[in-house]
Amino acid sequence: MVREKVTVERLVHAAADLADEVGFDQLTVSALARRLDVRDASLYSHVRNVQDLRMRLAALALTELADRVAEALAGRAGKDALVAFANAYRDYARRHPGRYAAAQIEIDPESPAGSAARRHAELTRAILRGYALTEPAQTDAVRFLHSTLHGYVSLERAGGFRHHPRTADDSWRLSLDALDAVLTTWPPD
Amino acid sequence: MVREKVTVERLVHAAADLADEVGFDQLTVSALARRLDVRDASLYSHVRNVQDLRMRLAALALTELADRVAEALAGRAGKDALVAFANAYRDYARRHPGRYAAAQIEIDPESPAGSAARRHAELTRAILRGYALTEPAQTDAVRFLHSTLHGYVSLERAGGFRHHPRTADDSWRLSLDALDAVLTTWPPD
DNA sequence: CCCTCCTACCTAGGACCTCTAGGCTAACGC
DNA sequence: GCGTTAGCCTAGAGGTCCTAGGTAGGAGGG
Repeated sequence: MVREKVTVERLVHAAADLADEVGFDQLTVSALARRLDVRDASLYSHVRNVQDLRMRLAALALTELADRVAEALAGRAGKDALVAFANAYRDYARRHPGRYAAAQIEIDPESPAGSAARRHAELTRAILRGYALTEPAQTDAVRFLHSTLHGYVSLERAGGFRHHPRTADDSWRLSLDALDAVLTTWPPD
Repeated sequence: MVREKVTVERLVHAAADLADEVGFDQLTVSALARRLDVRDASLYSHVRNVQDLRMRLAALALTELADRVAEALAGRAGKDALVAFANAYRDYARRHPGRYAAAQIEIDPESPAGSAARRHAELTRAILRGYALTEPAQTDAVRFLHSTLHGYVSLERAGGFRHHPRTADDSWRLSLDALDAVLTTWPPD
């Protein structure tokens, strides 16, 4: 009976699932080793250390997120594209909280995770093609958009919208309307 | 020569300073004990466990943040109040990254930290008095505002705006203009 | 077919962290 | 003086990160 061998790919996917279950900051080498049924020391021949593991997880998450966003954006433009992008983004964050948290860590642009991050950033910029913006207004608008989306899903995840009758879904729809309106008239007076 | 005795207040303030220096998630009981020149076990007569320490730090941070915001808001209204509020918020997050991170953890509404959180939430709502909103539009607007501010300072802190010539300060000013514009015409069509 | 190398795993162990149990001492109220 | 309390201590169990050094089994070359 041969146990399935550990490869870096299997290891990082297992880490991603574990992070989604217990939280990104609860992701430990020991817990991952337990799940893979090996000793913790054995994992250090696949990853250099915990930081390396987290970085690889970040690369995985950024790649997956960019894939979903690209799919959501296909064939759409204008507000339609904005809403599809935002929903894909929020959906990923809700379904995969551990992966989403991993995607937020500081990234070395030179690393593989850096190129996944750049791809994601370019997709975000693609949305703004429907709003006809030139630099530096485009950069400002991307930052505003990214801030609002990231802030919303972070606060929602942290439970900030729970102690109130108004549902998070309803406020989300209004927020997307607001984003469309503000991008349409960008730059603001 | 008697060493200054540890009280819960001194302990939590030292924890806050330590968290600002090394990061909220690097805040450990051991490191705090070293800084206070006592054994780590001694601190467990002041706080129940690490979670308790973090919660007390969150309460401190929320109280401080609410104080600064209240001061910034005094005597201002409309866009003036919005800008003062946002700048106080961002300034606190930049000066006190550890405390700011502490303020984001999930809070039990029944705890002391919960009342500090409520006070902060009420101050945020106070800004919207200048924009004449009624429920549920007011809740949607508060969530939108909070999302954008929190998202911006989080991404800025994580280094997301560093690899680009456009400064984070310039985009920030534009973002505040955009927030004012969107709140002025809330609810968005 | 045998030898060598490499890969994926192992044990052992040091350093650090969390937290409990149990005990000492000094100050304070009666 | 005496008990209580507050604040500190040591000892130690158990978890985590990581290094050092070693073993089994498969791949490839002679």
